[in-house]
Amino acid sequence: MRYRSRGRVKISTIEDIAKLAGVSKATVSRVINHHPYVRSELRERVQAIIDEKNYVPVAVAKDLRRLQTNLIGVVVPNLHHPFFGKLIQEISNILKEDCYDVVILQSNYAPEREREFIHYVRTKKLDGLIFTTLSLSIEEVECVSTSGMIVICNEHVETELISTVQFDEERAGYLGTKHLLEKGYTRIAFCYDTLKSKAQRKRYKGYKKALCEHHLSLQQEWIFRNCYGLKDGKRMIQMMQSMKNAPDAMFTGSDEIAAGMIMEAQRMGICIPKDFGVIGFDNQELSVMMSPSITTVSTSIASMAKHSIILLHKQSQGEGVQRIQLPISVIERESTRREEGHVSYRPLTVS
Amino acid sequence: MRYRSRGRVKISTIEDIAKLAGVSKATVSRVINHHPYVRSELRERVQAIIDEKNYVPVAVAKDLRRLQTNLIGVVVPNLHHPFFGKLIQEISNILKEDCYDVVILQSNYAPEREREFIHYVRTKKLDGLIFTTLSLSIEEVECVSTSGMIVICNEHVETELISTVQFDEERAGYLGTKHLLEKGYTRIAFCYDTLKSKAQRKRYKGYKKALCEHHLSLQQEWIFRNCYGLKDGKRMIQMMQSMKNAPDAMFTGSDEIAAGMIMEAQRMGICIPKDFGVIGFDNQELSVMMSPSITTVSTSIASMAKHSIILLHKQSQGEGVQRIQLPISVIERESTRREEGHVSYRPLTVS
DNA sequence: GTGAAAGCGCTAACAG
DNA sequence: CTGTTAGCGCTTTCAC
Repeated sequence: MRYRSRGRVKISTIEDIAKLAGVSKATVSRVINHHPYVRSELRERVQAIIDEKNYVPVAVAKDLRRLQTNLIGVVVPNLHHPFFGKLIQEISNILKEDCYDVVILQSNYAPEREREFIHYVRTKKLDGLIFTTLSLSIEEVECVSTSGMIVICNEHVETELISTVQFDEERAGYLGTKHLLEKGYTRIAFCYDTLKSKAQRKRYKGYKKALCEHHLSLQQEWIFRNCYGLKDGKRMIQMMQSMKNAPDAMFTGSDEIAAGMIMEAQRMGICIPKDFGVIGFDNQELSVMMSPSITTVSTSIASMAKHSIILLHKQSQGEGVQRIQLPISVIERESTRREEGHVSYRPLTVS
Repeated sequence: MRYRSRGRVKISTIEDIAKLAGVSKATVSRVINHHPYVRSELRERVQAIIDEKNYVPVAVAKDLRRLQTNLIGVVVPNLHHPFFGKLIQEISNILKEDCYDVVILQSNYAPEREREFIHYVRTKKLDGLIFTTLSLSIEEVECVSTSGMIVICNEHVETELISTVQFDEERAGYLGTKHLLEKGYTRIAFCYDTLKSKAQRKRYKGYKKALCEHHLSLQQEWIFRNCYGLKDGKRMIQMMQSMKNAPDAMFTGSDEIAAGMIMEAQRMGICIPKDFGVIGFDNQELSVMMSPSITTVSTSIASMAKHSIILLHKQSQGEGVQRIQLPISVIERESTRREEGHVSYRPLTVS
């Protein structure tokens, strides 16, 4: 079904204005677009009529003429996680400077949705696309690389044809884990949602690397999967109660999970950070609002936005693809600030 | 600055296909649009060429021809609050059925941004607009009501020219407060962000009505303002500690605030719901994840989305404006489930 | 400086 | 069933 516009109100066109002003369409066009070389007397006369008639140019006509819509799509899985909201915010702000508007496209991780989005650039409804999530195979994305600007950010994929911007997830895993170790925790657990994601795998690799550097061996029972939010944090704290060989800290990969752990620990009388250390991810507002506040791995969303757009831009000028890896850092807060006296560093005894 | 598309790759047009297939543009157009009355032999031949050449029609050309973009803008203040994310989700899903796409427009409560959005419908870049927030004066919105479909939802405004959908906020305030009273709390506090919002004023009115019905007088010191999130909830619990005449329950108007109160109460050894009752708003995920889980005033976002679109639709057919008020309900959970024995109903003694 | 004219790619009457 | 034709409203050479 399609909605029809009501009673086809005759809109006023550039030609109407031209006639009223006694000039050509070209002149009116020049006035609209602030083109120089229009006698100021004429300019004023035309402008007066435009104002009087409340005329505004029809955007699609211009778009067709230029085969360009000044619209960039940003593909996100959904808007539940604040990360995507912030990223969109940053991207929108920068793009607005360049006279572009952004169209937010929610995929819900559905490849067929993403295929539709790609179709929009093929039909030139969108000038370009920034993927912040990707469920589609990279090949399907690559084949539209000629009909519009495309950048993949946040998602880790291998490609020679598309520019990418990503966080250094391995280093994130490494630094986060190392922070915990340096704070005196020695029995470090790790959790993730799914290892299907390459980013998660890299993070996991960093975790293992830090462990290795400290001569600690990996405990499979300390690796938790399918962890997304608050309730998973709570669940894990509970599970740990019944473990004979329980960890004393966790790299969570999410501030929500860390918050869940803190809330449940509090209820159960477990003291964070004394009895258990926890580090989050993303430096969300939540991480400073909890008490104890959450030590977290911080990524720069602004910088991801900025670089994505730089790459979009370069691509549109045929400057070829490029891959950028963004640094991350650890922000120390209370959830890992174990009292000095309590530091007990000893190698792990495998049970 | 504007990005230029790279090296102007010659795109294939409907005319190219027509020539290759040895038919007219009209026939190709019919094939593309699944128009009946095309001999199937022809249809197949044309389709084969389309597939072979990987041809896709340019959307803007069609848009210009029809003076319609099949794009609806949805104006939200930001994406921080899950309410807007969900509303957008619902709206998008319904609109997709109607072959419309939604463009999310973030205003950050800035009237000038909203003015730009309105301009998009004047320039016909957007076929319509759904405001879920409104900082602009209603007059400025009214004057574009002829150049596109416009609906205002969630925001409470007086207008004869624009269709509106809103929740029954007064009833929300009333039912929420009444629930608390029926659970045996008698010293009910209230908080809001700002009374500049008409919705908030209505909610406040409902609160007062419930109090009045129970012959309780309003205590000014129990009315808290500038409350938005977790930290405000915490702050209020702390403040109440030092009040000589402290309330025993609160209508918060937000699940986050309620969550903040619960978290802080737990830290301070105050038992919710025994010592203090709290009711949230919006029925967010958060409200079931907290312990105690949060009793909340629930609105139907899906129904708001549905009605907004129905009204958009009606408007496009010139069926005139309409105003819809959506019902709300209270979902009882643990945060107000005071033990039966504890019910002590007594009129308030004004200090 | 200004105007005339040629499209941008597609759709939709209207003939045939 | 299929083709012809006339635009949708705007920009942009190219003359003058």
